[in-house]
Amino acid sequence: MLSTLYHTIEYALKEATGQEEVFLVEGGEHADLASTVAFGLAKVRRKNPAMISRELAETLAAREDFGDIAVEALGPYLNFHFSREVIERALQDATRPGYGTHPRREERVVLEHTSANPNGPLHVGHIRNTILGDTLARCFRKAGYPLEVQYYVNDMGRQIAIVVWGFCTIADTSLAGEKGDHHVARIYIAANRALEARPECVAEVDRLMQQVERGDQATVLLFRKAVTECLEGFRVTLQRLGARHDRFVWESDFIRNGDTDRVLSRISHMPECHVDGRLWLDLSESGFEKEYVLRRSDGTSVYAARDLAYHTWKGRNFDRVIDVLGADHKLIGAQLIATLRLLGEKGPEIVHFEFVSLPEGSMSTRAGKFVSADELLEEVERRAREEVTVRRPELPETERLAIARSVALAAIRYDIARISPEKSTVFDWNEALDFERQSGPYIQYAHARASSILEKAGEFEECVALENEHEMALARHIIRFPMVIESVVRELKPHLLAAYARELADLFNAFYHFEPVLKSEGITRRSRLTLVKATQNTLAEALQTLGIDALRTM
RNA sequence: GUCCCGGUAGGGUAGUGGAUAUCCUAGAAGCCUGCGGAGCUUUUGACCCGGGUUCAAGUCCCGGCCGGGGCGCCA
Repeated sequence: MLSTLYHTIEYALKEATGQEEVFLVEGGEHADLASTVAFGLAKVRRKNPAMISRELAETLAAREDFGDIAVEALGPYLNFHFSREVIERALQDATRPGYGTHPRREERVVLEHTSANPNGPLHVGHIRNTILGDTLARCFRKAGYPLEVQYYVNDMGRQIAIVVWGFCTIADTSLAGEKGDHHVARIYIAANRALEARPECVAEVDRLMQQVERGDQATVLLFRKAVTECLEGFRVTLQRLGARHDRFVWESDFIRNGDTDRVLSRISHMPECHVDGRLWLDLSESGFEKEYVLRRSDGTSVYAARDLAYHTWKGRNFDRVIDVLGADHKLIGAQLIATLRLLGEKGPEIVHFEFVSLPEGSMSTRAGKFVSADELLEEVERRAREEVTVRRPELPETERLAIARSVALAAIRYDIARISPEKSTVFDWNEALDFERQSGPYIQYAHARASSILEKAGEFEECVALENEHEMALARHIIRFPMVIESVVRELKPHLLAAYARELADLFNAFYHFEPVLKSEGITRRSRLTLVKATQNTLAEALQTLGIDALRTM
């Protein structure tokens, strides 16, 4: 509804100014939307921008499609205000379940996220990938796109070969109750130490890689067993994080089905291709200095080659291909896109996120230097249990545990989703365990408060009659929700939704503080209850899209 | 060395070239026998440095400085 108004204004401005692009900005406290076109026109027309703005305002106000839009020239700025009727109508939409869900679209989207190597548990760096990816996925679904979420399983890299070598050579004392991914990490760390001590064994690892690429049955089984064990652990962690993948795509499939050979064969005919034992591309024309090696001199393929096959497949089966990858993949991602372009295949849009490090330095699975996601979940849940027990001692234990789990997940997911991906961060236990600030639980709390009011109110007849600034500010924010979802999928920025939800909770808390609902009367009471219902529903939809439980009580 | 990201109050963080730079935290002062105080109000405090483009720069360009990452026949 708002986007209709947005487009109406945009179109009218283009017509009135003759400009190709006019851009609308958030009006802040001045207006619902605003435009600064007058500044630019001032130069071209050699006229005072305030005068231009005044003339434009007159022209626009006369338009028939501006029935619900008031135009005002304030100095050089053009301010647009939506009519009360529009806001009140939009607010009624907001009280209905599913608010913010866009109509079904045709464009098929594939989103790859997490895709961590199965050589140890997911750690606090990986889950930045998971949470960004899963939040984006939820936004795409909310925005009406048919979406498939994939996990790309690197099941044949050198790191997995090292794990397999470790399983074959190191005495393994399995620990009771140990998750598969943690078990694999122990072996991987030990194997790396052993290889450092005896570098001559590296040849054995190379041989494993050659055998698995040839499809040697016994070796393939060993790889699969190790990878599966690790993956089983991942599944548990991912589920606890509330993240779901529709499909696990195994890298080795692209060897077995011949796709890797096919793509390498196509590449071998390209002028940029060089074969001198190994096979590599000279991408200097596309701005890359480094050789892009795709096949080793022993004939085995490199990760990049299989990735080309994988992305060719994705590009042909989906309209929009999105990858969430760590900053360490920036170069290889750019090379991948450049190569796919040369091949005439569709390339992915890549969301790169910067690294999460520990106070003592960067994480390393090989060195065993990491904080696992399981550890984090465990600790945060423990803290949340304490907190819930203090606040709600009267609740039965099972209920307290369920609330604590939701609160813990809210804290973790929100803390990651709120930070824009290009910011590198340092993991801090004190921060992770602190819910006493505007955070996931803070937003859940606003929702619980709203739910509580509605429960006490019982049945009421909805109506909207906004009376004061607190109500208006809250209403204006509520009706922006569908456009926020739109922005997230357009710009691939999940933190916009995180910020939106927090602002909504802020505005609700201010409204809650100043405007009594249950103690008001008549039409004021009904209108405020309707506003509470719209808030509660919008918070619930926003939280759900962030992968956070909208608790009715906590 | 080179390429890519960051650099915004003491700490963290948001900011499409446009109106008084967002929010948390920390510090100070308040609110409450009101619908759930995981709350609210007031206040202290910031755009790394130097040039440039522009009517207008936190935002764009160039050069520094600091932090993170890449530059492997690893993934």
